[in-house]
Amino acid sequence: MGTVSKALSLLTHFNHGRLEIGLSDLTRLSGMNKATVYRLMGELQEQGVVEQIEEARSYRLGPQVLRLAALREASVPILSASRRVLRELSEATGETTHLSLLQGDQLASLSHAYAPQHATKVMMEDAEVLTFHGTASGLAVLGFAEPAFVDAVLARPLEARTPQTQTDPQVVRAQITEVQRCGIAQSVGGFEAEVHSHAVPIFGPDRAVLGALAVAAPTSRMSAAQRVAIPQALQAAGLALTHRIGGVCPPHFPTGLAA
Amino acid sequence: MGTVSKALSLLTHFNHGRLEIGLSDLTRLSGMNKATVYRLMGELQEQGVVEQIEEARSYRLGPQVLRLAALREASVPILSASRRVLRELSEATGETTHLSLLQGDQLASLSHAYAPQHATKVMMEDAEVLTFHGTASGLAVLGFAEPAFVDAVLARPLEARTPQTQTDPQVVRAQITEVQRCGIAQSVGGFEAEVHSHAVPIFGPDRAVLGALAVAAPTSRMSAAQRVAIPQALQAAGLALTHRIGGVCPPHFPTGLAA
DNA sequence: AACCAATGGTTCACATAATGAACCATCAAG
DNA sequence: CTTGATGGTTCATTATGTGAACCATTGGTT
Repeated sequence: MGTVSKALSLLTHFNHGRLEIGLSDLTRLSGMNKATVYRLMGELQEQGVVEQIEEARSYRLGPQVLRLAALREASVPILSASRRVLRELSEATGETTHLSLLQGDQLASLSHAYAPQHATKVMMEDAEVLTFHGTASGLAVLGFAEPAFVDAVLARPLEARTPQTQTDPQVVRAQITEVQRCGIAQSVGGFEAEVHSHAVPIFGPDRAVLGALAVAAPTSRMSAAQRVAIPQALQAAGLALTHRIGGVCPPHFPTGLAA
Repeated sequence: MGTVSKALSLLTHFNHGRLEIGLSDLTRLSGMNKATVYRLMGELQEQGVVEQIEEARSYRLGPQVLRLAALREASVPILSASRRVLRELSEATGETTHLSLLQGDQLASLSHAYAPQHATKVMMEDAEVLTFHGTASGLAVLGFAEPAFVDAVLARPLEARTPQTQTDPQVVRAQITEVQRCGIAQSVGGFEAEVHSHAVPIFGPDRAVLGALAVAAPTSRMSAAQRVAIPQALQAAGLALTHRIGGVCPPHFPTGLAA
């Protein structure tokens, strides 16, 4: 692995539960040598990608990433395009909606909207990394990703986030086949207990899957009516978002008209 | 310079006018060897920091930066804190407002708001890199930055963006002194012709300057009334934003009450 | 068709730059 | 006044990055 990859892989250890990481922790998390981590973080800091907090001496992400993200949005305005779609979908379904995007071999939830209707709702945080096998979004992506990618994901050990999480690769493959048939994925309690999620894939201009659009509802609110209404609204919203970003569905993608 | 710094410095060549860069262009822009640029970009691509466009083979920023930016906002929610302040300041002044943040030795405009009142307004793009000597925001930052930083900035050649741009370091130093006295900076046509800008610095918890809050108006609309109203509203908004992000003004900062 | 000047991509001898075990300084707790 | 954390530093070893020169492809010119 090149030095640049090593340095950037250090950034993968930052997440919502670990916004600040000290040198020793980062050394342990990465498995690298302490001196190496120290120098790499020093270089990342010079470039403003991370910054060191005065008192604690721990590191957090730096201001430079904001500029890069703004330019990414200028290139591919998928987040801004998603906001309206998410808001309308939340209003239509009365539930929390979110958009997740593929980032290499990770799937991260990057934008969300809450419905005003209910006091209880599924809460979301942006930049949360989702599992492929335990979330509707992950399954929706796997259903339309390269077979080699699916194999790579299922070759890794499948973590059980809840007692309901499916960790048998065979079962997950069966779910993927079902997703390919319907064009929509479901997960009941696979990531968070008591959450029933639906998700549809989003495609880019090259017909490759970019991520997924999802509706997450408390299981208690999944009435028979919602079981019909949510997939319908979601499939329409997914097609709309794919369209708005100049994306094209693959030829065999079921648009839900036959569902 | 370390390899990591070299790789990350390639990213500085992306901006609003150059969202996609080919290998040869990037080689020229960076002054590095073509093979080096090729390998570095390959590594950045592996990590999702950049991605290569199929047809053109040129590079653009990748999806990974969105995740990093979301986490940065979770650590230091300066952009989300700024949005309300910007909107209210735009409404109060009737002009375009924007926030710029220091990113190492660069100042980038990262968030803005337009006023609904007028058909003509100063247009802004996020992630635009501002000059220190030719913008009110830049001068506001220099006025409260480390003296060594000011020296470094003024040691570089000062580019003239417009015929009105001040490029004499002596004159700029005089302007900085004035900024330190008043707590507010001005620039008339120093970056874009026909634009009169005011700016105030924003401070972090360690009393260091983080960036600047600015109001940009067409020179034609800078009436005597506005010349009083804009600085007043801007200084109040600047203090409010510094406060909202947990920042503290340095002890000698003029709050405008004596202006 | 032959030519030229671009482009992106690849090779390999060479030298620079990264590595990691061991080190020091500091701190807080026992 | 140990013990075990932490962040930070050193330096001999070697792995890694480098760049001149190369190839392949494309698109425009004569």
